[in-house]
Amino acid sequence: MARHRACQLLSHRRTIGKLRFSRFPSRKSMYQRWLAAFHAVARSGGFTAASKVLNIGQPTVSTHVSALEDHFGVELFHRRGRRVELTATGRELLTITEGLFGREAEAVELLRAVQARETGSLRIGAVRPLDIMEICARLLNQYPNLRLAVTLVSAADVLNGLLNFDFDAGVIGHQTNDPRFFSSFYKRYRINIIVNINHPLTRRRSIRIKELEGQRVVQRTGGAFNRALNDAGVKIKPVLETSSLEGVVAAVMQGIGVGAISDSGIAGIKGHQNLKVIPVNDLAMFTEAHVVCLAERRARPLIASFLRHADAGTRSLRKGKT
DNA sequence: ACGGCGCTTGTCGGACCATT
DNA sequence: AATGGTCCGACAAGCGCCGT
Repeated sequence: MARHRACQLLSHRRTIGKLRFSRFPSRKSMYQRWLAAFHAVARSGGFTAASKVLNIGQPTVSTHVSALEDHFGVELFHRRGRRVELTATGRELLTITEGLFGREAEAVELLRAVQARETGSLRIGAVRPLDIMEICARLLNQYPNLRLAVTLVSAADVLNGLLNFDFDAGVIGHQTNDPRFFSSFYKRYRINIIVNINHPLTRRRSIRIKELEGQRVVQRTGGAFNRALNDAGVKIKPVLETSSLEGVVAAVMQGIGVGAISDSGIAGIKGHQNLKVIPVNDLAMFTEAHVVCLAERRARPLIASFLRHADAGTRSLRKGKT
């Protein structure tokens, strides 16, 4: 015990020695603490007042300011009895620390605002607009000052965007088992056939899946329609592949081939006179919406809010069905 | 004389870092 | 990852100085 005390005393002496005479402080934070003490004393006009501002003991403030003065061999304050006055060097240093700690206060203010969702931005990648806009609407309803940027791309681009930190969150059409991502089911939509009104199938109210055998088909990259055709053993003629729903719709409008569209996408083509949507009556084909983000970023405040609002949508959907 | 303030001294405990 | 040594910031106590 006595030896321990002796060691600590020795350590302390070495500390004081280093503090006062070493060329550079051994820890980065030392300058910051010394400058913070100086700044508080300069702004509050006294060591005791500064200690209250900094929420530390007055001796500590005194030590820091002395350490700063001794370390650089300068005088920052004139001690006139109980009063302290800035020296010319002190006044010059204060103009710098005003900027330094002013920016720090600004930074803390920003972080507090983001924490409270009073500001902040979220970049979202999505495979189709409807789901994501639903979630965005709910999010903006609660946090009106958020800025959201939505980019419509393929599922692969959404996932790559998350990995590259180009997106904070996303909505894709399938669940991902990649452990780098967190994904959560959002909604399921039925898939229908979409044809140009000049196509022979346009007079039909519904069709059987086998009737697509040999048809020229416009496919969406990685789409659920492709997998459904494959599972049903229907051999089609793939003529064009595109990454977006808009691409499929435009191709079908040009009469390039038969396409597929989910219930959620139908609203978006209502104005197009030369398109016809036909349900498939013997096979239930579905596409799903899953919200995704990087697993390691799942707890980040804005991303967590996004996931929560997506989850709220899923819950209200379940409630509506029962 | 008293209260307020800053400084010094002695001590403690947490953080850091090298070693195992 | 755990451990032990070292470093460093912080505090309490006590002192002297100064203004009222």
